[in-house]
Amino acid sequence: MRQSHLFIKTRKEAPADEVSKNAILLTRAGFIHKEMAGVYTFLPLGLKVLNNIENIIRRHMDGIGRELLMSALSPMEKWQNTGRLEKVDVLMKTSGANEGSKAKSTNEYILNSTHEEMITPIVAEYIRSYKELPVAFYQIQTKFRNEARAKSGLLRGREFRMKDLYSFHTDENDLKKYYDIAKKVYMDIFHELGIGSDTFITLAGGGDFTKDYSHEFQTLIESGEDTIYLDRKNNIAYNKEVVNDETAKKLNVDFNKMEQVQASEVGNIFPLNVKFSEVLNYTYTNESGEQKPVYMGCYGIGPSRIMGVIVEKFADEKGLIWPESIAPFSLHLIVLSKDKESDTYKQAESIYEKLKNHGTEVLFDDRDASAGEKFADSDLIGIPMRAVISDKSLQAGGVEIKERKGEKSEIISVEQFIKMYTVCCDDCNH
RNA sequence: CGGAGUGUGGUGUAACGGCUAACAUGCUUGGUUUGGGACCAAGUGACUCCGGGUUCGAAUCCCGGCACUCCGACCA
Repeated sequence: MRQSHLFIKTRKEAPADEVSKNAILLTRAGFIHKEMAGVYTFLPLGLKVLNNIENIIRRHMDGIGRELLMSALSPMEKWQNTGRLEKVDVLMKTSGANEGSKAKSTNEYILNSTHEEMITPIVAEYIRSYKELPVAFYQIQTKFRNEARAKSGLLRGREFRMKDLYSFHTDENDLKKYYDIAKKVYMDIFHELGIGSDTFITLAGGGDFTKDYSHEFQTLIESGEDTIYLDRKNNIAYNKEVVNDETAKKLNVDFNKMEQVQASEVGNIFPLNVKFSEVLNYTYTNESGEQKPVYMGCYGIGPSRIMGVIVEKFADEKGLIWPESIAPFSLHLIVLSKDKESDTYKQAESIYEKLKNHGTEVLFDDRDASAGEKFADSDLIGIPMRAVISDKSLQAGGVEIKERKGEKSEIISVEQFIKMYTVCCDDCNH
């Protein structure tokens, strides 16, 4: 894509109403636009990153569930059925129709903050026999939570993206087996997103969902709002909320020997067991023809929060730094010549066209801007690799390439450069 | 939900209760420049968050509301 066609401009100044690193940099770089506290628009660059994150998650989820898309709105009745209408205080309600509106009916709805109430009746309608279990469905969707205090940019929003997966089983054992697989798939996802080595499976309270522990996936960042007790040797962590004498005795662990670190919850999985199937009366028929409650699990990942966490984790004083797997573009091509008729500019154009036609994800800075501005913007936007074409680089032998996170640059020939960015894989048909 | 702070052109800031609300940036036009947010010139752009009040006079003081940020509680 040509940068002159991006339409979104970077800003030198940090927004006055943001303090968190992720909100400041993402706003300055033109990835997000704030609408209100905890609610952001994803601008073209931001959407690219969000989509990349969600597509990685989707690819892994497709291995263990079917994707669907449930409604964001639901009738109050759904939530009354489980008794959670009053219980869940982050629940967001619409306040009815405008005065004078011709719309009748109850016109008060729930903006779903989670979907157990929705998915359970759907699955119950189709899956009634042990022969059809287990099954699992997931979706990637915008969720709403009336947070008492939205904060830290994308880290805690009132409207945010969530992947939620729900699994259904004949018994607890089968649920456990699936639960462990989900854990592993989750870690695969975090590795692919570039935060795997700093993400730990963390024992946490089950909240209203389960009497058991739930498992959070906590990524270490200084600005994380959770404190976890980390046992690196055994690769396990404990959320501070469960750290007490009782837990220590029950699990036979010594919290004093663990390091205390700040982290942000990027995923959370719960063994629901029969909590929802009982209250919603979802049973299946077993081999003996008896009705048995279905065992359930639920599994969440927050793609928009992950975007914020990755910014917090990798960005430096110059701007964003994206892992290759989710970067909005894989290459930032910059031409330092304002004269569109010059050989340098023409050469840059032709290189850009070649890469683009090959399918390389390249952002071409073709703007009529100064070198300093282009470099500053490039650092701010944070594409992993930068390539500069200028009179100077051509005289030195070709294209100057530099990693965003590195210091050193090197010159490679134009031919070599094109080859490098037009070979992607063995079965590439370009 | 408790506590604290802040609301001024698109953005970031300034202005003792007193002149036409200033500066930077952005944007427009013209010219010069071209390897780290370049320079010169001329333009453009604000009911100072909203509603009351005090005063000869309010961006500034007072009251109420709203919004945003931070600390805490909360986080299904």
